[in-house]
Amino acid sequence: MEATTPNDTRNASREALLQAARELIVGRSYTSVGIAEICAQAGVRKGSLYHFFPGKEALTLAMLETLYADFEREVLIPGLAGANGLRARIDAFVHAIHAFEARMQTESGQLPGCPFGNLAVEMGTHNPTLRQAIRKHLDAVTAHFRSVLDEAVQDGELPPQTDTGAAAEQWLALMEGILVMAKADQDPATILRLGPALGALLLNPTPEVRHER
Amino acid sequence: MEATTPNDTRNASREALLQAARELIVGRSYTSVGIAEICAQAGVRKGSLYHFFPGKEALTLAMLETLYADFEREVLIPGLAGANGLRARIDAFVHAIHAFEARMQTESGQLPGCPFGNLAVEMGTHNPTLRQAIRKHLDAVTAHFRSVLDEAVQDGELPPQTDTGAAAEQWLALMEGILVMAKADQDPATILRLGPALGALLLNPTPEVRHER
DNA sequence: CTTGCACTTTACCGACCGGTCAACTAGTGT
DNA sequence: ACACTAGTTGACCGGTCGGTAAAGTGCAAG
Repeated sequence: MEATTPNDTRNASREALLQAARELIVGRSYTSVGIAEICAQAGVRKGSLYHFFPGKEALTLAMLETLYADFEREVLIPGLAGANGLRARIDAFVHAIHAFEARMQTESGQLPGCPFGNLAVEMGTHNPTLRQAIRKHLDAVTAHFRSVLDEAVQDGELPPQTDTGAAAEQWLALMEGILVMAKADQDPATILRLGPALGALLLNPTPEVRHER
Repeated sequence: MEATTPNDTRNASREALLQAARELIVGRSYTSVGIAEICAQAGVRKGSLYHFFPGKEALTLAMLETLYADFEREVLIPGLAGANGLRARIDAFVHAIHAFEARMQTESGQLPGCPFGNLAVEMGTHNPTLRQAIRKHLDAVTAHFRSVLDEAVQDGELPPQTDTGAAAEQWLALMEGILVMAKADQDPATILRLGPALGALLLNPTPEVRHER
């Protein structure tokens, strides 16, 4: 078991760099965090960073992969599959996000908002590589939302003709907007105050779907 | 008429700086645009900038004031007061935003999203001054939304017990989220695809408002 | 003519940016 | 004992960042 184990004590520097990059970039932003700061927090010299990653962008891309994997495992799957009924699942999801943002604020003093949405806003106009990676992760989140909505259709909670793909996209859009507002407020209460809008948006018959193609 | 006129040919440099800062910061982001670039685009030397403004932050604050004033005059007031009926007004607003984003993309090659939301995301965690200024402008937008919703209540389009303040905040949140998604896609069609969600959110009875305090 | 002031110009500052490089260390397989 | 290699280290690079200082320009009032 030496070539099969993915992470030995080797790569300890690599893991530390990914962890430091996550904490700093999620807590602030891509451009406001420098290579030097990431290395300092990781306890690794700058040259080692460039041994494991071609540069800052590649480090960020790898960090986003681990970030999404953890988010899927710790929030998306337990939060969306746990409760019974669509409304309860939406509420559980909102509270999970609220708990994350509130914890980040007490730990680092800042309410970060959505790490993916933040990066999409910050780099979307001038870094196509990062933008497309973020777009991929957002699509993955949308797919989780859609499976929850499909289940609600099967259980009769939503009408059979519901366009669950479109509704899942709207779910993500509203969630991103809620997190933008919460970040502008720097107040996690904004998430709870705006959270019920998700139920209003997703649990209503959406009378106009004649957008047939 | 020499002290009363607000802008003579004096202050031409000041106006040029505000205009350049708007084009560059709205088109990209705050941190990615430097003082030197703003001065170059304005045709003004760096020292002159520091004659009119204490620094980059103050220049940005003044730019945001003029940006909001123009947005209110050119989009908010004509777009929201023009059409008859809530649904038509929402649609007109969505199409006005879509037209703006599409024009920006053809002119500068980039779809910028919401300038205020972008800045809130980029600087919200580490520049309280900018954050509070943005928060003020977002509140002003919300107030416009609310007056439209109040009018809809008076016209019987919405039930009398509607919490128009909360609904206006949800309107803004969803609009911001739609623009985040459009920026991640770099495609103005996303605005039109997600736009109908605004109608679904605002034109439904919103059964649970028992969030009394 | 001279003084004062708003504005401009240019040179310059220290700090920091992402990234490079060559030398070095330690562990492994032969 | 040896060579090879993954990993580490610290010095260094040119460029850019926001901001400063001081000299200079032109115009208007006294």
